[in-house]
Amino acid sequence: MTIRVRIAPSPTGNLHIGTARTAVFNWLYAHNQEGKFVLRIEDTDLERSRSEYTENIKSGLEWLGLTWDEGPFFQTQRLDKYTAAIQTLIDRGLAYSCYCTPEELDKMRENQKAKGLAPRYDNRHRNLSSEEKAAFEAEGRKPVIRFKIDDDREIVWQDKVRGRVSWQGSDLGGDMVVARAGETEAIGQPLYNLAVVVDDIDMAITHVIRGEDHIANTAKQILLYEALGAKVPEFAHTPLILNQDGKKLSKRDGVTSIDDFRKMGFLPEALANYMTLLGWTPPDSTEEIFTLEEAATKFDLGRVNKAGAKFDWAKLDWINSQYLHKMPANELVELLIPYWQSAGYEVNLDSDRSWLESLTAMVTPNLTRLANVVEETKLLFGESVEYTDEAIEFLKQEGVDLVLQEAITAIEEADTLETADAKGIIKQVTKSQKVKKGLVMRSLRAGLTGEMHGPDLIQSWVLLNQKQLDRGRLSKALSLI
RNA sequence: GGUGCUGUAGACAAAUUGGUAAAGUCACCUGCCUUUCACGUAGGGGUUUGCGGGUUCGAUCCCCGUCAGCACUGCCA
Repeated sequence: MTIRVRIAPSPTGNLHIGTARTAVFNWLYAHNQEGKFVLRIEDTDLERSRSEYTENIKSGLEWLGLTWDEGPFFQTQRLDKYTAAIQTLIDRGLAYSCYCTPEELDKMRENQKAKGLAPRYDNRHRNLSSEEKAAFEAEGRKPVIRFKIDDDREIVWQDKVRGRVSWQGSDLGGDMVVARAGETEAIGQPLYNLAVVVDDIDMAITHVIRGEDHIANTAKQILLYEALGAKVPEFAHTPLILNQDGKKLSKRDGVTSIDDFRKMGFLPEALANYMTLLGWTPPDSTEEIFTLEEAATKFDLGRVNKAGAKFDWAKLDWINSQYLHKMPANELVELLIPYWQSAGYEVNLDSDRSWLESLTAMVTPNLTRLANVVEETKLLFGESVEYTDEAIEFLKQEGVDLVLQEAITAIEEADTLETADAKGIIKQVTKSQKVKKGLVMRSLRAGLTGEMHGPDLIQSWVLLNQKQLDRGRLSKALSLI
């Protein structure tokens, strides 16, 4: 039998890191089992669903490399199927009309809480007589459809991650609503648990892999599978992603959408790599850098952790830096150009390309996120330099002025400045001024960049020279002394 | 309030019929490399396995209790 899994996001927001991680696990399992990965958009909440979120979810999954084999399917295009399933439940006597108003239900729960009882629906309309129903109808009340949940029933399943899980029917909150009240139609909009089950049956999903916040839903859904006479799939509940405080990562934590991560300069391969590690450990592995394909060959739901996975920015940064550092400059430069542009640096895409590529090669080891490039290269752009106190102090040391003076003269005499030329000048100045090479290097660094630390000095100088910025900067430094 | 789950170094975590506690990765510290920072590389420190009992020759693992954290408890998904 072909393994079939799915990711079923609701388009009520941008693609969230938690959804994406669930997608990762589903994708890995599908690829490990040579199965199919299905994308289904759960848009039955008409109030909150937006088509732009659907687009964001699709593009986010694609960006991460989480390609789906089938879909996207939309629940709003399948409403007939849900209505038919609900009708089946009614016909079988497993579901019924409930005329309670939201206000009545609120009051009921308040009373229960006041008495120290667990809030739940008390199944009060389960056995309404036809006269009672007619009376509610006459009042103009529109019923929801509730699915009967036997309080005495124990629901048990073998979870692929958590082992045996059991749930008592009485802890499921009473008979569950499967359809909203309809305006004119007898059966209104279907609700999540019903739609999910109908779809998973219809799409022949064999393994439902989702977050552990769905565990109670799984118990309810198993009852629906049985009521609809369908085979119950396997379930695997993955741990939640936690923030630094150990709470479920939510929008309040700031950066949580895949879009945000992309804008901050994380590479899709790195982010996907990190997400595989959120709750899963590769077997006998000492290597944590790998592609989704590599991870898929080793992926096993049995090695998924039960404890929540705390989100670790430092580790994500490290993984991202590993990918960045391995990337060839001619590819990386293309990713960096938008960051320079949005920072307002003057970048001529025709004439500057090779200069930018050299610049990229120089600062690559310093990059953790793409966006860092703005800060890391700011000293190489523009006429003006801001000198740090440390640099000014250094420049005022005895002999520095003469070093800079001679360097300026040397630049003026040279047509172009290659790496070898720069080295030659440094050697020449060192000799004629009778100082240590380190003093010359640091003098040039302070004079050219205004700082005492930074990327390779000779390369920096060559790049500045190509932009004809070196002489002016050194002269300015001299004027400060 | 109820139900469920989880608890191993700062973080992610390994230890899969109970067998010397802690592999590995990140972070941290140190040496090397470098004009410097970073990268790289070679080392290093860090644990009463939440706590208390029990079973056992032996417990991170099984049992009981306890504490803490989290999730769920909708005419949301």
